[in-house]
Amino acid sequence: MVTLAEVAQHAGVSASTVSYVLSGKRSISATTRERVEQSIRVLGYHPNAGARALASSRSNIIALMIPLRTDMYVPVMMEIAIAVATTARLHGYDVLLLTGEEGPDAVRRVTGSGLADAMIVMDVELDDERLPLLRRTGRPSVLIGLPSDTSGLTCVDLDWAATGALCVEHLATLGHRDVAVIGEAPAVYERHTGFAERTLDGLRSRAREAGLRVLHRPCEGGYDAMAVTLARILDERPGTTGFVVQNESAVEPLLALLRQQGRAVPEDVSVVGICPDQVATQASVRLTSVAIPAQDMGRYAVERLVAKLDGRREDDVVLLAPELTVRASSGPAPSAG
Amino acid sequence: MVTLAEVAQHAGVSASTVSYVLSGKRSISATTRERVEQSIRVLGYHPNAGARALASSRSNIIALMIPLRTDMYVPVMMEIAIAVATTARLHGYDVLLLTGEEGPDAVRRVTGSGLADAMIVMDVELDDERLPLLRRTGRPSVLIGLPSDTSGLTCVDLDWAATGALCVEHLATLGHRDVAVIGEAPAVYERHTGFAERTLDGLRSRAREAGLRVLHRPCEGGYDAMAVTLARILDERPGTTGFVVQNESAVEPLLALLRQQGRAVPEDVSVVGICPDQVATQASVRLTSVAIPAQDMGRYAVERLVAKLDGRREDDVVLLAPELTVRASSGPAPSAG
DNA sequence: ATAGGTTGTCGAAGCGCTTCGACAGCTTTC
DNA sequence: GAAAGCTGTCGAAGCGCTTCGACAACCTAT
Repeated sequence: MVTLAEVAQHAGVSASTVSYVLSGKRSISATTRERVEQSIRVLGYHPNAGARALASSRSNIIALMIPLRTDMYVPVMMEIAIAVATTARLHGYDVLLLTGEEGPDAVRRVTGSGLADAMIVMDVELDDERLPLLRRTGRPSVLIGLPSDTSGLTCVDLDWAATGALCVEHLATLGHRDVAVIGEAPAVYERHTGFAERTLDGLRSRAREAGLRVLHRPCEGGYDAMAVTLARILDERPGTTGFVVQNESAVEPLLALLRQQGRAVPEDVSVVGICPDQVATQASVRLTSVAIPAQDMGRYAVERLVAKLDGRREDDVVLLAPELTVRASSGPAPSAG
Repeated sequence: MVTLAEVAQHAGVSASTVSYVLSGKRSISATTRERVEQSIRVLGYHPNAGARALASSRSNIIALMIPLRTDMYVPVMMEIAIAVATTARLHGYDVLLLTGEEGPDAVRRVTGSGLADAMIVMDVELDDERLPLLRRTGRPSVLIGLPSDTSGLTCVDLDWAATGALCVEHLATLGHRDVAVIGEAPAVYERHTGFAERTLDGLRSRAREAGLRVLHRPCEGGYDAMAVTLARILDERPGTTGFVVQNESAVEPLLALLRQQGRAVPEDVSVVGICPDQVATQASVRLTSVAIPAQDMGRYAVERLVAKLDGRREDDVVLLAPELTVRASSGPAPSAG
């Protein structure tokens, strides 16, 4: 391995000069800089990460905690992770992948050892056990998701309440009065995942304002579960003409079952999805949907984090505004005749 | 931050003793060990990662290179990544997430800087540009995937040729003579991704032995693309009664289109998937399929890598045997009457 | 009783880098 | 023309750990 000292010798300067060329923290004459850069190239020098971290107490690593569970839409997680990794590199950081498995211990370990300078946490529950630690760890963090108490935290998330409201709004405008919500798996609600509950809140309060009736049912996804869920919904509310689906693995089963029962989409019933655009456009009926801006979330999270690391930013909450795209699955409610 | 020296002082021993307690590289009396461990706990000590890496030239980090593209089944990638992270922790390693974006430069950067001790590379092409570098980098690596030339490399992969053969075998046994293969997106073949080509090879050579005809068509996935692809296939080979699908986003569209055309599964046509079990069991017809053992692949990769890091293993190739599960989508070919 | 092993602990060197203070050689200012 | 200020470079200290050799203290065998 080539060391800084060797580069310095090769370039005929001192080690500190090479270091300053690399970091730009002191001014260096153009000729010296060029000579050093030349030597770096010739020797194929790469600064040693450990030594650098030790001397500067900065590792240039961001830890990303992803959930271990896969009961939520995995491609979204992956897209966020990739966006985080890509954006981090743009700012000179690498990304350490932590699974939720270790729980709070991971936070202690990573911040305690100086392995990472900062942390991005996904899949945050409303009252997450990692929050107290993150608040007092001394290292910056950004949550992707929104807990109940955001004091002392920076959060980035889609505005799920507005998302729910937007779906109801759309259906209300089309004249629908009875709306069913196909939700995530029951487990997601049981552990009080922020996005699921907020979506419901937004949905319900907008429905109240607009005078719609809302029936919410969690659903595991897949054909069998969806069949049972749909049967129950239609049994309880036969007049249901609008569906909001927040569960990617329920989308296609729902469409298939409706078709099978002779209910035409969008003539008889309208369906609005809350899902990535890819799911919406690849479904058997092109789905009217609110997109999940996974890339934006990952990108914003890193940018906020880097800003905090540079001391350019304080804690705050960023909620991305939802956008609804009308496609082929929603239309006017059939008139009561 | 608590340092080793502080722990040593608190426990009334020298720094090196604390270090040896931590690493277990020299014998320590039970009483001393306990005193030190006690101090560690009381002070909440975490060894500094940078200092450790510098002194030992081991970072205890494994780099994982995942593809940036998302034209292949993302949940499989994610499952592998999670398995890698989980297994790595079991062996005391953390995982650094690299996207394919930087390409070969990432290999140079990470190994050159000593950021990672070793590397796992996913989405390997048959003649991948990263291979020469990996061969001579001096640091162990494991590929998830199988390039053309495996000399000097360790690889873990599903035996895709056997997988293809197994699918044909199953259909042949059921009496099917004309088989169509719905493949991944054209781009996947264009860049000579190992798994896609090997599956085809396995399929074709087994088909030759068994006297079946095979028609292969790449497919982007989604309803529209699948509709076009299916029409072409049935136009060219109207007698097709067996389908092999190696593209998760084509599974459901294919089933729906067949249904729509009045071709019953499995009475008229049989469908065999190459996909994760979750996809197979959640489809509208429970799919006979060969599973993709994502978790095993991630786990094996890490275990091989750790073994190499410990000097316990040489380069080799591990091919996991495919397993076909018969479900509701395959049955005897309709007799020619 | 003595040479030869063990076992458990310590001190010191050094890993490769960053960063602080010093300073030589300039230029500017009154 | 002396004081003051820049600019560009250097030397040295030190980040927190691992690891090597040294060496007491003890335990065998002869």
